[in-house]
Amino acid sequence: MTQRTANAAAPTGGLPRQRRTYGIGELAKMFEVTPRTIRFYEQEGLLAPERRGQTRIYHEKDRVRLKLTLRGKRLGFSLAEIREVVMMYDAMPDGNARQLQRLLEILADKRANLERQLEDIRLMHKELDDVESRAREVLSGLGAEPPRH
Amino acid sequence: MTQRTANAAAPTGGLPRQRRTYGIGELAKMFEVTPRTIRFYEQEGLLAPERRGQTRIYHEKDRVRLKLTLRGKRLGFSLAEIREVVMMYDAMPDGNARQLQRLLEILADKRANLERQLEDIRLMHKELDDVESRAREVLSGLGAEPPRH
DNA sequence: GCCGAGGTTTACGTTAACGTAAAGTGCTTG
DNA sequence: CAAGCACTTTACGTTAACGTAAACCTCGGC
Repeated sequence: MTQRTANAAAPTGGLPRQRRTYGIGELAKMFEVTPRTIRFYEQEGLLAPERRGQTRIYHEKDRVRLKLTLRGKRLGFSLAEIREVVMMYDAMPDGNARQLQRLLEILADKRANLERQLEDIRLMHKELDDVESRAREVLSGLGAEPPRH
Repeated sequence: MTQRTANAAAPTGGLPRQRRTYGIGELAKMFEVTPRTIRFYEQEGLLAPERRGQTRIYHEKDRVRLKLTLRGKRLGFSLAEIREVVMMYDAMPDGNARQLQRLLEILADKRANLERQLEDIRLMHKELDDVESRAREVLSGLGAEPPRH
């Protein structure tokens, strides 16, 4: 009764596009994770999908959340860290100055982390180059000097 | 007999510098990890320090190994992955073609990983920018519109 | 009415990467 | 020589992030 029938007119103005919703399995396949993972993220406070009866219904917002979460994970952030940012982001509109300051600190922190990772990636890239060229050298050496019978 | 006693003349030419060794605690502080971590890495086959009696003696090579290992970790690689590369690197000189091919595959894999991470970092950076500017907006809003009484 | 597909809860299991505590070794310093 | 410090081994504990299994709904289709 709340907004089930609210398909009439969205006050956002334009396109009624993006009105899609997703089932958990659907979302799971789309991001190559298991439903278990998605439920776990919810349990950890990273997602809060609508409930239709007992079943979870995911909207665009949830999908974006999941995407950001997985990206954070790939960058080595813990779920706790990710949650911290995400939750503060949601609490922003009515956030007090202290909270916002804290948020800015966290962001600076993450940023520093990213910087170091960039440097690490550059260095690692060079390492891989070195190893690869050495490997190719040895390989060509093998070509010239075939295995002993 | 292979190269154990080869302290006489290094064919590399120059400086006999860098002949330092390190204790485990020393190394630990220098990389801000605990001795336990270093022993663990050894147990996992990532390090193989010399032994003076019962005590571990680390040389430059070990120090570099540790540095690379920690860098890999910061980039989210598992110890198993790191070991795989490191061990193959060591086994290279007498490696057969199949092994070397496999090494190249792994390297390509890691490289792809790094590429994705680079993209992730760029995107995450943008996200952080957005969140930060939104936060600053709200903050300035708080200044103009002081808390009710 | 039954069945299979997908969804749900509950709860115990697992893996990686260490932490931590106990008990012993070895050197050197007052 | 006793004390202290750094190191050692052994072994159990811990945390994060899920995996896996069991047992239950529920809905569209035949």
